[in-house]
Amino acid sequence: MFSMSQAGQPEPPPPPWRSAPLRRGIARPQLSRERVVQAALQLIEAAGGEGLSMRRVADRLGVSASSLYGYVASKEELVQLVLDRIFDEVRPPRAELGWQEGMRQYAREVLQVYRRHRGVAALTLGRVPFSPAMFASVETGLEVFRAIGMPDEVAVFVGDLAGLYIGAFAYEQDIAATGGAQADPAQVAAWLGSLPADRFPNIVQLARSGKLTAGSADDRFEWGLDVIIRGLASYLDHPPTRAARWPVDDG
Amino acid sequence: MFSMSQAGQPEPPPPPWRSAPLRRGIARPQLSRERVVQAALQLIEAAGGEGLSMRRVADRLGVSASSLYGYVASKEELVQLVLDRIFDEVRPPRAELGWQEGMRQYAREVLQVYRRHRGVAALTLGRVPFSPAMFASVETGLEVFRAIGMPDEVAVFVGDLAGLYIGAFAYEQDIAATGGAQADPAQVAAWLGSLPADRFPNIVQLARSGKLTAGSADDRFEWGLDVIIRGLASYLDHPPTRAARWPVDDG
DNA sequence: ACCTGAACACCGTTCAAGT
DNA sequence: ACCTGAACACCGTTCAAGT
Repeated sequence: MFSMSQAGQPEPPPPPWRSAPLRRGIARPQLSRERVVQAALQLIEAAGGEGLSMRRVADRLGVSASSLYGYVASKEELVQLVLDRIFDEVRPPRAELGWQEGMRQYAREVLQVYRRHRGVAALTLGRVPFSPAMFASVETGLEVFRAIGMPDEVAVFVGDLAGLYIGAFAYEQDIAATGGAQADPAQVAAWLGSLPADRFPNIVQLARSGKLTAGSADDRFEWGLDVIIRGLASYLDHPPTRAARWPVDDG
Repeated sequence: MFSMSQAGQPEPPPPPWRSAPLRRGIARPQLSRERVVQAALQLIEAAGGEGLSMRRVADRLGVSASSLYGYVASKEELVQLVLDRIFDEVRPPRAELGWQEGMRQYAREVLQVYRRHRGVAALTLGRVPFSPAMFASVETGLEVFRAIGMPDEVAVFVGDLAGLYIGAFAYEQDIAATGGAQADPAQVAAWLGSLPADRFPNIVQLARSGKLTAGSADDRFEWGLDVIIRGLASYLDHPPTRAARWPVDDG
C-alpha cells in the first residue's frame, strides 16, 4: 500500500508496471505525475467522470494542455492512474471473515471508495476495474477461494462480475445524486405504471406497487451482492464442466 | 414486434412512447427518423460505438449535421432509438421452457443481437439497456417469475444485473474482435504471470495455468449466466428480508 | 529539460438565413 | 416545411519554437 495523498515527497519509488517518469533532470519541474493525477481526480469529483478533459486538468494546474503529455502518455493512461490512485484506498479483504463475509466487506469497501470520490465510477464503465493497487487483495481472494475448493474459472469470473456490478451500481448513484438528465427512478415507475394494464399487467402492477424503487440504496446493493454470492456458493457443491448445465429447481 | 428493417413503408404507426415525428407536411422531406436511425446503426457497425457522431451520420446521409435535429432531439435520443431498433430483433422468452432455461435462451438471444450489430454493446454501458421493444419480454419474464414465487425485488434486480452482464460481455468481445488498444487477455495473462511469484503465488499460478483465458467465449458466457441463475434459484428457498443475510456454506 | 502556442482534425448544438 | 452554413464552445494530440 502506498498512498499518493501526501504530495511532494522526497522520492517515492516509481511503480515498475508503468512507464517511469520521463525525466530526472536538473531543472526543477513545476509538474509531476502525482500533481497531474491529483488535479484530474479533483476535476472528476467536481465535474463528473464525463467532465474529465486534458484541457481542464491543465487549466486547474495553470499550465498548457500540451505540457501534460510530458507526464502522461494519453488521457487513457491518466484515467488508469486515477483508478490506481483510488483503489489504493481500498482495504484488502480479511481472510479470517470467511469467503462470503469477506467478499461482502470488500465489495462495501469498493463502494465506499466510489462514494468518497464521486464521478470516478463512470470511468470504470467499459474498462476492467483492475489495477496494480488491487494485486494484494486479489491474491488474498484467490487464496481463500482455493482453500474452499472453488473452481479457478469461477474465481476468475467473480472478480469480473462483482467489479462490473459495483461500478455500475456506484455510477447509477452518482448520476442520481447529481440529478443528471438520465431517467430518474420515480419517473420511470410512473411511466411504466401508466402503460395499458391489459397488455402489461405484471409490469403495471409492479410499477404501481413501489417495488421498483423499494429499499434504501444500501439494501439494494446488498441484495445484488447476495445474488452473486449465492450463485458462487452453489458452485461449491456443483462445480461447472465444459458446456454443461445444472437444473436446480425449474418450476 | 415491429421491425424497421424495411425502409420507406406507407405509414408505420408511430410509437406512442417517443416524441412523434416533428412534421407531417406537404413538401416531401428527404430525411426521416428511420433513415437517421438506420444510418447511425450502419455507422456504429462500421466504426464502433465510440465512432458514432452526429456529423458522421449526416455525412452518410449526404446532409448537414444540423438537419438531423429536425428528426432527433439529441445524440442521446438517437442512441436510445438505435437500442430500440436492435432490441426489436430479440425474440421474447418462451414461458414453457421454465424460468431457468427460458432466461438462458433469452440471454443468448440478446447476445446474438449484439453480435449481429457489432459496436452497439458499447452504447449500453452507463445506460439501462431497457427499451419499449422489450416490454413484451419483460412482461412474460415477470409472469414466469411470479408464478414460481420469486420475490418482486429480486425479479426486478435480475433484469438489471443480467442486462449489465450481457452488455459488458458483448462489449468485451467487440473490442477483442476489432483489436482495440484495450488490454488483450493473452497479454494480461503473460503480464500477471511475470509478477513476483513469492508475493503473489496464486495470481502467478492462475495466470500461468491458462485458466484466465480458458474456454470459448460461449462457454465463459454460460458460466457467468450460471452464477446469476444459481443465485436466483437460491431465493426460491430463502427469500430476502430487509438488511438480512443468509449464511450458506462458509468455509 | 521543461513548457508554450499554434495547429490539426475533430466534437454537439444553435440559429439565422435561404429555398 | 425543410435544409444549409456559419458560428460557438468545446475536444485529444502533435510539434516546432521558445527559455
